[in-house]
Amino acid sequence: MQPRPRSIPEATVARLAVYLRVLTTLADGGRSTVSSGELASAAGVNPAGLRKDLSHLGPCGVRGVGYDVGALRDRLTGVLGVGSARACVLVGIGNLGSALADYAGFGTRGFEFVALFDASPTRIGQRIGDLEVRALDDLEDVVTATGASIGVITTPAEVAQSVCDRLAAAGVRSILNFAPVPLAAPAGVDVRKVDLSVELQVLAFLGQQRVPAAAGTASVGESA
Amino acid sequence: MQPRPRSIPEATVARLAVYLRVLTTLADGGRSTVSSGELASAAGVNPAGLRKDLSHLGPCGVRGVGYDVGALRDRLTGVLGVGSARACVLVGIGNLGSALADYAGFGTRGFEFVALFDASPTRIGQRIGDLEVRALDDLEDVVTATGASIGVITTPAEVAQSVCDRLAAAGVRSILNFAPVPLAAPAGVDVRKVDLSVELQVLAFLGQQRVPAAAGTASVGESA
DNA sequence: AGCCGCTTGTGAACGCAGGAACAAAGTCCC
DNA sequence: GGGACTTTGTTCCTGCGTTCACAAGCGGCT
Repeated sequence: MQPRPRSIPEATVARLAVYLRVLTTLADGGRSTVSSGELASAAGVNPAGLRKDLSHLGPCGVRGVGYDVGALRDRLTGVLGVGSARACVLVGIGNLGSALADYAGFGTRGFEFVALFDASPTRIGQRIGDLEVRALDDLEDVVTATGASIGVITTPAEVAQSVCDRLAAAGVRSILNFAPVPLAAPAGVDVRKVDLSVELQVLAFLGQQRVPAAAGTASVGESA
Repeated sequence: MQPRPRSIPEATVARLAVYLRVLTTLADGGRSTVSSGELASAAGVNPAGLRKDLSHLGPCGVRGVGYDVGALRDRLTGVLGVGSARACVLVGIGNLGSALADYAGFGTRGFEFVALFDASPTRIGQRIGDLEVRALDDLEDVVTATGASIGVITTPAEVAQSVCDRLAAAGVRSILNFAPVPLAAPAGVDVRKVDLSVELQVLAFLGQQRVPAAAGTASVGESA
């Protein structure tokens, strides 16, 4: 019962996570089976693409019927590695960091923040949820003690690389970076970047491109 | 001097936004010219890819010299449509919404929140930064009055679609969605999705895949 | 038991993004 | 003024992701 260690495309993995969320909702609603079409619709993707994504983990549906909601959910949980709660540390307790520390969407999906860090003395000692903000100096010790494998960086850009280095050296293998700088990490450490202002700027571009001439008329073409 | 309305790939637009940020930093530091190699390094991309991205907006560098920092910055500002501040509204003032409302990275990059909305009476009236949280009922009026063209949704998943519909009907043309549901919007309205828990789950998958057997050795191969 | 309809899983084509190598062009130096 | 070096802009190519379309398999009905 090996979980198919063959390479699964990263884009597919991202969608698998979405499928898992939809399946969880369906399971809570009492559904026992789903078709690829319905699941794809709920996830906002193409049915054929969904089937191809699922094919990466071997046959897991029944032809003529669909997918067993519970079984597929468990399968995805195992493949994604969120079966047991994963310990995360969060560095940089500003506005964004505080929000993430309190964000319910993480805890209910197999992720648990085990420590919060900040460099500012005024932040240290504050409680967020049921965690206390700790001094950055304790980072290595806490990471080692808790065995945290994921680090989230919400610090200012200037110190992000330094924090990244320390996290990697302490044994963290995955880093989610919200600071607007590209991070260099040693081999064996994955870094994913979320850049909020870039998202807005892409929207701004798409929005302005759509209106090359007129810029004041409120005529909005309607269509499904 | 039309700004090349020819289609620019979305992936390129996202990188242009990154280049713009780097250029702004360089300009503040007094630099007058940059080479593609240096700029690419700072942005974390391939030099050839950077030149290809820039080629979408016509020749804007000088061979043998590089790019003029100020000129390229202004060019990108114009192309991305962030020259004049764009009015944004934010709906859903929970932890994440509050953080975004206060996030300095937006205001300094051509985006300005002009209104915050929430459905909860306990939130309405609160001040965040220099804005007051308003009732969701005022959404249409405020969007019309301010001419906001961008909406940010940080509500619970259940009401996200309804908020999306109302924003679109009120004239918002671009929506940034943090709620974990796919949104359907009328034609002419762009929707971009940011799913934080998906990002973490992708990291979890990559992390577990990398360690199929050993799980404790701190041997970290160094590289770049 | 046999047939039919439904759904999955897979194979192939299309389009796009990414990377490397090459030619054009401008500047600096002699 | 001429040559050589530097750096851009472009072209080609490879690989990946996405989509469409078909064959295989299973349940339900007669």
